[in-house]
Amino acid sequence: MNRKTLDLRTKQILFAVVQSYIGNPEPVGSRFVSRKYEFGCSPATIRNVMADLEELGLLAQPHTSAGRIPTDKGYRMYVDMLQSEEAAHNNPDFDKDFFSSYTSKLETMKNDLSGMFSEVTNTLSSMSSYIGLALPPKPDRTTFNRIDLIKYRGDHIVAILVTDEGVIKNRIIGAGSNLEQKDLNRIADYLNTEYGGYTIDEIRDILIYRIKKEKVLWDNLISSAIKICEQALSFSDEDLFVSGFYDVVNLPDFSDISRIKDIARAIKEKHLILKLMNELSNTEGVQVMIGSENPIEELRNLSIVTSTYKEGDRKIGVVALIGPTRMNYTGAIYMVENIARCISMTFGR
Amino acid sequence: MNRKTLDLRTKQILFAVVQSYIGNPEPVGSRFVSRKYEFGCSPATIRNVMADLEELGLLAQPHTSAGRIPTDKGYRMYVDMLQSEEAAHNNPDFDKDFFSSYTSKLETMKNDLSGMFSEVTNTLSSMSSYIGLALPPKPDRTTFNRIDLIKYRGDHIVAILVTDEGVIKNRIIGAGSNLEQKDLNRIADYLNTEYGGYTIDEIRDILIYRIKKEKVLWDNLISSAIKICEQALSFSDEDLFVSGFYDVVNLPDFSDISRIKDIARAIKEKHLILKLMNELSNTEGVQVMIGSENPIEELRNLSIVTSTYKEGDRKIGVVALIGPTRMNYTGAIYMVENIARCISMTFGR
DNA sequence: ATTAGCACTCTCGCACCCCGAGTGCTAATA
DNA sequence: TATTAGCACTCGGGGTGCGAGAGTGCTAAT
Repeated sequence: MNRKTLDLRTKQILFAVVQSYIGNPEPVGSRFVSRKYEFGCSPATIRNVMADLEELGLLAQPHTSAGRIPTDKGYRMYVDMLQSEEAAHNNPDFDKDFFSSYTSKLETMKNDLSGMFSEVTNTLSSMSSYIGLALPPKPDRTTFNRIDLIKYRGDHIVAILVTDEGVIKNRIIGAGSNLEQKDLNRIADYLNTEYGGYTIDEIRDILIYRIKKEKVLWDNLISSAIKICEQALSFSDEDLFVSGFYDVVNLPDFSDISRIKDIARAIKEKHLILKLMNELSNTEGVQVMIGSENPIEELRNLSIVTSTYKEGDRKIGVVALIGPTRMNYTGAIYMVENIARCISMTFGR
Repeated sequence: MNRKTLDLRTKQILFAVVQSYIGNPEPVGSRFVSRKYEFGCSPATIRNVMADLEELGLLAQPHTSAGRIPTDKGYRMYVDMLQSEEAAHNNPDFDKDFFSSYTSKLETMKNDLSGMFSEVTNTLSSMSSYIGLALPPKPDRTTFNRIDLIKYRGDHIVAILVTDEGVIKNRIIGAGSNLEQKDLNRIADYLNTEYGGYTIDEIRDILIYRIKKEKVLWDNLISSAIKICEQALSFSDEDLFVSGFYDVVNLPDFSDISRIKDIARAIKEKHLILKLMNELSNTEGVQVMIGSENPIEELRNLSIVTSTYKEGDRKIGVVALIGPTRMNYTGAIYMVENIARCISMTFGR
């Protein structure tokens, strides 16, 4: 039996086993498959096929006299089948109303990024009962629209940065110098005309370049401007939004205490997940990583479904769901995909 | 046996039992008490005393042939003893260095309230291995220091509000009117001179009063100012910071899955905890609520240790630790008390 | 290629029993 | 009168054994 080109019926049986197990976390036996899903054949035949699938590493037996459960490889094939199928059917039962009204809802929250992404992870998790994650737009990649500088309490400056997504950030800078508001306005004007439209990343590069090139800064004002800009742009906002842990403990997959500890550890190690999501922030469409496929040790017996969202055609962030490998992939993919789309729409305007 | 005036020895035995059980979650027997803590008497005597304590509802037996464990009432008495003892000893082993350097650390984070309170809950939880909570200063009670209004994108206004604690908030207002930056400056000046020093709450009251009093607003500018102010001041920032859930699952108290579900549910119901903490935000010093003493159903088998922090002598927020009733109260009280003190110092300057 | 039949295997639940820890009670003691 | 030693009693936990049930793999028949 060739592993690449599985028999159609074999595929169907694999599909049935996975689906059944996802619906109900108990090893599924040959008898059950032949009853529930009507293939025109007896349990004995199913048994043979299942034995083949086991040899291929797609199914496994918890113990000799139990039914089969899918392996990570089995889930992988299942998900691949799902996705090619989805490509053909093109999402028949898409709840357009919900997502368009959800988009409007997000629209109203655009000014409060962290509120918006809390909302996103809450929705993701409560509608899937898995753990929702969101990586907000990286400030480095957002485009600079406008900056304002306001004198405050003598030697401090409030810098307000507005990005193209309509997001506002502010910070106080201890300028140390005694600039007048008039000077600040000139600096802001300079920055706005000079750098409008660039991304924060690019601006930072340009600044570094300028500083190197002109060792002695001829214009005191520009020098201040650059210093201020440097400070104003240094957002270390690498924040990851997570929610839904409190529901996930009710899943039968986590009826074992050690499983809960696993997932707790995984989430505690936010920086690892953050790294993973950063790496995924250049991928296209929905990505699924199943159990051992996962590069993060802590997630080895969990699955993660991710999708990037965009502003125009630039990918600016990631949303994801983490759940057990025995996950409702159909639902998870559906949610992640469409929520990502909503966010893209929100930033697109 | 009078329940109010317990024998000294009886008290000591209760104390010993609770302390032992807190150190090691196993029912403690008479033999053990008589060995470990040197009272000059035999197990049999201890047994008699323990039987008395059980009758008083301070101790309980999981089953006939096991040792005793404390009841909520037992913990209560223990905590009361702790606190009166502490009052006498006045904190002998206070780690001054840590907390003064921690205060400096917080000081540097003053501009980023949410960062600061994340830090606070992280420290609380990681040093106690319980769940750390923090209620940031309620914007309503903070004093207004200065507001700036900046015209943005034609018909929008960016309002930047600076409070006396040095906290900055901003929001975009869709003003809908076509005010010039010059007008905005006048409005801001008016607000700054008129309302500087009042709390947001008070300002809101004044505004409502004025609107009622002068049904037809004579000055269009003032009218705009009030409208803008209303919007600028409406922060619904009732946020509660929580951290440490991921460590708490490793406590032996939560080796039972249903216990984990309990605590998960409790934390999920943030609004309840928020309400509780709001109610506690007028208390003085450290408060301890033990198990069934707790007004929140979901926290009935957990304990919570809280303390308010202040700006000057005005209480502006709350920090807390939630843990099992079998909690290290000494440590928890110590942490909560001193972290609250650090925050107060931070806001005091 | 499929199927019926059958022997085999393994888990799970239940009953049973024994051990040890810790108790409560009683009678003796200071 | 308060304390203590002694002793019978109780209960949970762990180990063992057994039977039922579910599901398999294999073989022989179709």
